[in-house]
Amino acid sequence: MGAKLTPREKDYSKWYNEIVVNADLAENSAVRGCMIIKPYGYAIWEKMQAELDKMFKATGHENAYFPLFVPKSLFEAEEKNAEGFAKECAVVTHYRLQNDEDNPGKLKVDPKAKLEEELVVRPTSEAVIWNTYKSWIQSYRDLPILINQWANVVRWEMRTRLFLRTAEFLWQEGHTAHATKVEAVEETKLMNQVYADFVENYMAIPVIQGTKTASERFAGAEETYCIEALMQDGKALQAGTSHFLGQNFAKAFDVKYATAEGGLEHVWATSWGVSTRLIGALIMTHSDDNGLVLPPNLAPIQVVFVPIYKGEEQQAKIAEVVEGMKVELEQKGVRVKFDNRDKFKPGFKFNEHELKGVPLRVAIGPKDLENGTVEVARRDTLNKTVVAQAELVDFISDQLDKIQVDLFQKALDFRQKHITEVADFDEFKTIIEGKGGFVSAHGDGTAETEKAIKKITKATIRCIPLEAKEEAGQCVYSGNPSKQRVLFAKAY
RNA sequence: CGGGGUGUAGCGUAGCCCGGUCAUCGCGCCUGCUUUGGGAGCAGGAGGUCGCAGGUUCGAAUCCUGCCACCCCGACCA
Repeated sequence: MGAKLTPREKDYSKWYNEIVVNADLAENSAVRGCMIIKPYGYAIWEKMQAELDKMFKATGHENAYFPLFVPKSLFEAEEKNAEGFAKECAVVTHYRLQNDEDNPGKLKVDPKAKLEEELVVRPTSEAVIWNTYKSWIQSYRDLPILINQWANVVRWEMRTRLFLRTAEFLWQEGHTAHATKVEAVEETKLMNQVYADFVENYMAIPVIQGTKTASERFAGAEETYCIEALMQDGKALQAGTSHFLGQNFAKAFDVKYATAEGGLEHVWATSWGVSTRLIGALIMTHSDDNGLVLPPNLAPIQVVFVPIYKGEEQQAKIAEVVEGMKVELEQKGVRVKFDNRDKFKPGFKFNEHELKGVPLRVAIGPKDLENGTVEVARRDTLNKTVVAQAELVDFISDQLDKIQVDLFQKALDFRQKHITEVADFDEFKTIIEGKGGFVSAHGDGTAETEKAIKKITKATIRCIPLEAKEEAGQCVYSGNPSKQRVLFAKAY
């Protein structure tokens, strides 16, 4: 292989691509800006899905599935939403191909097969879902509706970036309908909290919860809550969003319910989503020059056994010992792989599993057979420890917990060091250009100021942190009064 | 769509300026032997319409023209 995983300074994407390709995570496909997720990468996504799904169910949600195609007339019903996505929609206009007489063996679109109405390939499903909810909701007894969908969506971005902004991506989108505004706002906050818990506890990525400014808000939302993470190169990444949609969609699709008091009201809506972008966040938060580093809670393989032997006899002896330990670990719920492939040498396997980010590696050879030991190596620290075979099971479960905690702590320390409070615009520019990370600064809250700052520095307001305390100050750009600090950063 | 760049084996590349044993090297792949506690060594082997189409020339990967594709920077963005 000989793959060099050099983190070219300031050029994160290439490093990231190499890891992805060499770690069997994904590769660019022939389709513009789409990705092929290889089995190992998909296993990570499946694990993420499983854990998120549990959390959604625990908060009362159910899964359902809606069509990929959105008739244009439905799509345009909610004006702001339609306008926001219009520039990045793939549109189906025909339903048939025919032989091309001018080019034998080739096909062309049959002009007679033009659709009466164009179909938009969903960039998000609010329109289809709310058109459906219209027929599902009549009475307050029908509410709330708490539905989630696992799906793919297409956004024809002018520019794509593997995992972070692909033309097609996998995600989940929750769409809920509520009788009251209070309930809908609560749902919005709840799901943002669910995302924060998942990303911090399973992915070991610290996030900042906050709300978006009007210019960064989801098209059609009244308020957008988000979780913002910081990548190793100092750029911020929006890791998930939860939107309070007010009555915008209910009004656009005429969804009303009869209240207990006999009135007729529009329902209140939320939507929330996370995507395969999270895999990008995972890679860019924890990985190092040796490849991926996966948190134990998400790693498809938590422990890999690598045997070291000369000859079949020795191999058989080691295999016997390993199989025993493997069973014990599996009984404790540990995901174990015994890499007993004969075609590769131990050194090769060491590197391969490092590339794939397997949290713990257990090597066992002739010396260990004699001494009743094994060698355990941690992926995150690369430290090796010799452990007695009898103590291995406890040692491993202990180490897995430690790695999970340490990865989070390491990322948290990094982020804390990269939140800089600034007082004036010169300092602002210096930090954004040099050190990077989040800049905590006063802003006057106007879109003009935000735009001006973006134009000069490329930094945007990532969020207004939920936990920001009231503090009088002056806008770093305009000098106008401000009530609290907000977080700026360059973002992906 | 604007500005820049690149197309040579599965991948990464040399050669192009200055036409002529120029189709180079590395990885990977196949065979054999030796190896196995950090990406093995040696020997042998397979694999290429030099992006496509024209043109100039005795001769083109190399020069010219036109297409096509991809990449990077900007506008857009989970």
